[in-house]
Amino acid sequence: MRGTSRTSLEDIAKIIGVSTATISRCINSPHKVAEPTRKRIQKAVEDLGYMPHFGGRALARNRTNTIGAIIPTMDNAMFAGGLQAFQDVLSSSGVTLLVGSSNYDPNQEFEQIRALLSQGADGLMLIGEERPAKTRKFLDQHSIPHVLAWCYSDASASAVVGFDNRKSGRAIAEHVINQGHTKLAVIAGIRHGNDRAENRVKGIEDAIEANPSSILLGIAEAKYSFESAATALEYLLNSPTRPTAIICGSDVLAVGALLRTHSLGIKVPDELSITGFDDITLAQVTSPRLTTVRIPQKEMGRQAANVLLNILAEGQKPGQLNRIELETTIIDRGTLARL
Amino acid sequence: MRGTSRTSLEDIAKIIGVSTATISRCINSPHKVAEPTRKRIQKAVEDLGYMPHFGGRALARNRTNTIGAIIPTMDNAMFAGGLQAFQDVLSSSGVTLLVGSSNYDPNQEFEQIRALLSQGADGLMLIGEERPAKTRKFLDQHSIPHVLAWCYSDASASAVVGFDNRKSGRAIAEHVINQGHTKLAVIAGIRHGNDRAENRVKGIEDAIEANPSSILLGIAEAKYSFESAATALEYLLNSPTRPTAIICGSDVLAVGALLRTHSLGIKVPDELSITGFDDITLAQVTSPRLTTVRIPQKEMGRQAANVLLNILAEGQKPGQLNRIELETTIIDRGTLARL
DNA sequence: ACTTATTATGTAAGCGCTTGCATTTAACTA
DNA sequence: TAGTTAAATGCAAGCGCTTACATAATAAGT
Repeated sequence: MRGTSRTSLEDIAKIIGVSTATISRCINSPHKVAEPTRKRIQKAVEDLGYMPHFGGRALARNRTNTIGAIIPTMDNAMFAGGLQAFQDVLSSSGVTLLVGSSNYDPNQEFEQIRALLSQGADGLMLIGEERPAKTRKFLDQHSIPHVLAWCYSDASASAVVGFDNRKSGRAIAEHVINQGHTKLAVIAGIRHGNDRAENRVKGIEDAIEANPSSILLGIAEAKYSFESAATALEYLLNSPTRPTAIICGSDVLAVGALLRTHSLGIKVPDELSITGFDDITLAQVTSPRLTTVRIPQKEMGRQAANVLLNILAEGQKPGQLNRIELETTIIDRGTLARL
Repeated sequence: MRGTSRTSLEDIAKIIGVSTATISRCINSPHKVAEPTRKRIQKAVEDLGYMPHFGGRALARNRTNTIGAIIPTMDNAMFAGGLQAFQDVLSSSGVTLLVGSSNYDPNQEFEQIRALLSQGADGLMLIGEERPAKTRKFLDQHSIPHVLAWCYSDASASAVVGFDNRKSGRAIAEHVINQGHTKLAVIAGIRHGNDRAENRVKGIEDAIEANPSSILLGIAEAKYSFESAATALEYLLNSPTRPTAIICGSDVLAVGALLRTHSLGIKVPDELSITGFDDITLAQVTSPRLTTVRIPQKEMGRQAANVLLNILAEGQKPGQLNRIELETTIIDRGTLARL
């Protein structure tokens, strides 16, 4: 029950005595309207604080200039930077961004997709590759323009802008091994339904396989919370042979583990090395500061936006621009010891 | 240029041989439709992956079941938690949330407000009280249902769910003073156009005025970045008499300052005390962990959602439920010394 | 069997906007 | 001055949906 009903084109039309068509044109392509009329219309629009009705417009144009993004969570900084960059590019193209979050739950993601599309999103940005057949079918059936971010694979049928989680997982593990560590353990995010978490671990395993001197003592899965990572750490520490380095699937996990080492009186990195993944703000703040893998958040956001805008503008040509791989870099700070 | 044009009610209607009205009813109030018809319709809807067109619906109903929130930034965790809670409540009422961010810029906020409303938002959640007359007039003129969060004042004409920044500023300052500090300094956020930052400082000043033994050696404003806070710290440290405690307007600022003390070789809290504000994740992670003011983020988000839903449901009664004050609490950790 | 509720469906008007086409008006040309 | 062209505006259809109202089908009451 909205108070005053909104002012419509028709209202303005009556007031200044022109047709709604003219006003519409004045708003959308001012040059098609004669100077004096334009002035009058613009004044009226300004005075009345007129806003075009989105629904009406969407109906008439059959597009909304809106695109949607669904991220797993807003709760930590993981996606914020990328999203911000995404948004910036979009809004400088006059496109509005709708954001939904899925709580890492494929069903919620599906619902959000429906919701956003139903809201009129012309296209979508999604995180990661893996999703249920149902979801994929849906995207396909409606041929929804979309781009995947935070992941990269040559296989993907969709446009994708991101980095290869497996490769990066391998890189950090090799880096650890190169520092002389042989007894490794992993704290991973929940892998089920999360290809990023999954692939990072695979990469780590790749590295270990390739370096026979090194051995993987254990993998513990943890939710993205300090507490849960801390528990995982203790679990790993209790294995018969103690690892010298713990590779974590995200900074949140690494920090959770690190915090627990403090209370356990374990010296990092002297007695135990810990690495993170993502390079969020948190990583710069701990003592010692966290050695981690930096992912090109901003860049991903920006490029993803461009790719999507492109697709929207030109239609779904299976062009080559729709697949962009970015690189991650290892940031050496203080939690990885050279043995 | 969307590939396949979307399926419409009419399409389904043709396929199963009923009128669009029936289908519409079947979707919106299933009980009004006879069992067998309903089944058939539901199947078709499912099979075709039909989604109602938002625009059409908005037009016909004159409401969208969508509400908008505009926060200053997505970039740090400041608002994420509250927003998440806000979203949770909304979606359990079948309302979609649209999020915009303003970069702490009143003009961008205004544009976002227009954008969200134009998108059909039935109501808004905004952060803080202070905004240009233009914006206030706009909200008023269109009688936009809205709720303000992250602030509280009895004076506000709008619905408001939050805490009194001034009171909280005073509380933390008094706490510092009670620990025996007399030489204080402040690192504040940019106060211009930001009543939260402004009021926190005012509160601190209140406390100092009320305790004549204490003295305010300086106030430095800083953007919400580590770097900028670090610079502010050095500036304050260079004053002729050195403060024993620095009260910061936010955790980001406090952490930025704290980090600089590390590189400066200043021992916190032995040589210098630092307090934060907000109690974001960051605060638990530094060494020593940050003494700060916890704000009831989740609670604010939840209540703000309820208030807004209420207003939307019942119209703008100037009832008393529209003004909720929550309390902040001081979290004592390791950066405040007892002198 | 015949009226009277009740329930299920269809009809059609409109929500506010855009846009192809028709019309008017103004500006030139010859 | 009549004839042609270009520019500015109006007309009206239609985008997909909801909903009051009308109608048809069914069940209930006498």
